[in-house]
Amino acid sequence: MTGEAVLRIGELSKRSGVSPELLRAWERRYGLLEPTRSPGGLRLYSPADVERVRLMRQHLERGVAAAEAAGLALQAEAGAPAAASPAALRDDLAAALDRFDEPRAQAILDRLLAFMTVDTVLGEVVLPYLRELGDRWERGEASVAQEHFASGVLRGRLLGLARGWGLGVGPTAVLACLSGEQHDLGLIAFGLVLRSRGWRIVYLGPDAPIETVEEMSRELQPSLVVLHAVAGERVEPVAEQLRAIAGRHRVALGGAAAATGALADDGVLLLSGDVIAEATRVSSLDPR
Amino acid sequence: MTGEAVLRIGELSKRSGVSPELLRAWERRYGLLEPTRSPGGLRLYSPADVERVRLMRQHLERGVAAAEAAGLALQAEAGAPAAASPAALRDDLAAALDRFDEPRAQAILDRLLAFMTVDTVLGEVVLPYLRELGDRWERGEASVAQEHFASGVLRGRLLGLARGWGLGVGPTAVLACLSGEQHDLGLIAFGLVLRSRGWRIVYLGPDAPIETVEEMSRELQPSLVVLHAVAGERVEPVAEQLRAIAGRHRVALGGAAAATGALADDGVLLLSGDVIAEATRVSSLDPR
Amino acid sequence: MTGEAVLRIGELSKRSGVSPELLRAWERRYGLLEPTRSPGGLRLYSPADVERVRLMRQHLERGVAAAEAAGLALQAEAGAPAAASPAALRDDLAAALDRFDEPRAQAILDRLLAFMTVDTVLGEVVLPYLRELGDRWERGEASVAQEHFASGVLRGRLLGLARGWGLGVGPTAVLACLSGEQHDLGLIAFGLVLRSRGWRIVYLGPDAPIETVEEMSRELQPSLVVLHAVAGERVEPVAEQLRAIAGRHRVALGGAAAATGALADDGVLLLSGDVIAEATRVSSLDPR
DNA sequence: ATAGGTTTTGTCAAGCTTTTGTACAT
DNA sequence: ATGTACAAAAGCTTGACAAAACCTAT
Repeated sequence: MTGEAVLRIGELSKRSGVSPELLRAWERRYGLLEPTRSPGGLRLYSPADVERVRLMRQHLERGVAAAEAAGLALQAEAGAPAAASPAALRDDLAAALDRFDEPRAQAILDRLLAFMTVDTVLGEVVLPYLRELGDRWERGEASVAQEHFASGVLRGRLLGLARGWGLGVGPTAVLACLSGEQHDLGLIAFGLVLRSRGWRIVYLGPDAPIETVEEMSRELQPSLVVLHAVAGERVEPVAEQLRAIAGRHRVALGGAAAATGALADDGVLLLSGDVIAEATRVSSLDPR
Repeated sequence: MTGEAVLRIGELSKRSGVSPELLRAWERRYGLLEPTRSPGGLRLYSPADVERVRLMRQHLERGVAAAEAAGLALQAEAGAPAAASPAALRDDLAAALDRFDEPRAQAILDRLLAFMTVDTVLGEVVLPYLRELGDRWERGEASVAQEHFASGVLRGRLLGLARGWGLGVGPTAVLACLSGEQHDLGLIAFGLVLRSRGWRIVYLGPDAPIETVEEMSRELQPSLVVLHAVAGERVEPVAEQLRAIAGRHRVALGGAAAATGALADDGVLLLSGDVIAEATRVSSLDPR
Repeated sequence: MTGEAVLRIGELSKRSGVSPELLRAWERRYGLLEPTRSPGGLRLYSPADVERVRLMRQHLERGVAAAEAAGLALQAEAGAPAAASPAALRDDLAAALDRFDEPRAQAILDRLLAFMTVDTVLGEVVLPYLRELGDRWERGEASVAQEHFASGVLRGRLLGLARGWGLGVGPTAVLACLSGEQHDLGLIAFGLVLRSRGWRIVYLGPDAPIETVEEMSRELQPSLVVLHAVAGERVEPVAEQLRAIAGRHRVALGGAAAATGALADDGVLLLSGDVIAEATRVSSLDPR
């Protein structure tokens, strides 16, 4: 990703005009460079390192002192996430949320949204992060507080993106979490992706009684009803009513519960793939 | 937000022309500066500090006593930051753009978009600002530079919001500025509002030859063709072709040129009201 | 696949300019060559080996040390066609834009930005594509509509990447298209590359009156003023003022107009090479 | 403004290892 | 042709030093 590390210190010195001793000092003192090593222990630098040294020199020339110049040179890279892989960005976001650093998390999200489409941000960063957080939580590596905090920040952000999603001329989808289910981030994400395909969204939120969903569906005659549950056991108690709704509307079931495969035979679409793909699929079905 | 604190006192001294001793004295006596510190205890100043010292000197030169000058310099900054209400934010935005402060403008837009829908931001902030800027320019109160700079920032931002607006299942609208017309911000805004109502947008940009628009319309069979011109004289030369297109598609004409009333009888919709209202109106017309 | 192995070591030595001893050393130490053997045990080399030795020498000349040079020479053969090449992605992008498929184009750009630096995306994909589009347009193979549409999509994307480019402590550059010039994509790209080298950008956009540029330069005292024009005839009318600005600031002229060579003697830097190289050159000049 | 102490940072040195082109003996 | 040897060049680590720039307090 950063290009191959193939330059020894002498060559880097020649290219950058900085003596080898000084380069080593910068590495030791400021962590400006983290060269890989040859089997024998020689430092090997990549083109990205050449660039970083050039930046450092530029700042020095403008009067910024070495320690600060190094900070800037390092930061310049961190601040240009376009150069980093989505995975790296996800890690950044994860780190910020883990230490309850909301402003930083918001800033990362701002940048992400400036660089990529909403679809990609959701599919490559936010949702993978949520999955990972869930895994860590199961393994006891993430605290409840972290999970709450991260959910709060992300929910706020996603709902911000969602503002106005009920407006327009497209087909309508009613979205709701099954009774008892509190995890709605995945559902909101699904709504956003549908929205980006022109749909109108009516969002009933977490823990929606199935009767409410039924009533809304009767009233709005939506083109799609999306139900969502992470826990598989939410489905069983309402299976009967789900079948009934599926008789009158197109119904889809998302979240981990979809993977159990229940209800597939009853005309309920199971959304078990990734959000973007499923939204695209659903979106392109014939209206019913 | 204040920029990074990276300058040591010597560099600040060089840049501001004030001796280090005096800078320390100002800090101690008037609290003019509150530098962060390096791990070793060295003072670190930010670009904002440079500005504050410059202000202080300016006041001193005009004969204001040091204590008062410091007060003024501090106060100048306290006035700017963190307004919360939309109206205040609009003023902030205007102020930031007027003084070519791109980062500040972006931050304000970030906050605006966090609080309001795209529609509202456009209708209440961006478009009124553009109108006001135009007025000030006519009265000679705004420079060409300010107008160019602001357009650049806002265009980037609006096109950023537009990312992905071609996606989906909604009706399609082709958008273009008439030949010779370079002002496309109003058109982009209109496109965004249409988009928020579920439409798909195909955007041809400024200065689009009418033949091109015709060709695209034949090819894509859009539900709507929106043409845009600020200057009224763009309309006359292409009136004939406009009528022809209007015979085959629903055509709307926006921008100040719409107010002239030309073509109204030829089946061309004139969008002379505010963007949101007009987009809503157009959006709810029967398909043709 | 490697062609026939027919060259003895003496002949390979002659053709490659590398002594037989050294060739054997490279074989032993780095496995650079794996010659077949004659019945009598003589090494026999294939044309592919000649090429590999040539590559090795090339890397050595550029300062890469022997062990790493050998690695690169070997890898060039094994890994060349592996990763989705920029060329292929460029073709994808071109195809999507040609058929007015904005969402697809955005998705491709998302992927590009996820795996490459902004510099690389600009230098290897976006700018070559724009050049190619221009060529096709001249040959009548691309329509005006395609050109407009593609410009719009890319402008939005580039300006999105530009968010925050006014922030920081680096030197400042003022960017503007000469009066009458509307093609600003190249200039934005140049600004982005400068940005990635630590500069702060103030962007005045297309069609900027030279007086405006002059005024801004006086006010901001930038380290660099970059002017841009595709059409050569934009330069003549403002040559006098350009010289004047060049007397007070470092001035660079980019775009196809730079290739005409005008003004070179008047202290105006001509940016006629590729964007990345020129930005690097400009960026490393002494402050003035 | 000065005095006396501290931090920062580029440079150098000593002693040892790795790398690599070339040479030599078998 | 092979294998070994060798020596120059380039690197590595540790430690130290001194000039410049800063700090506080008087």
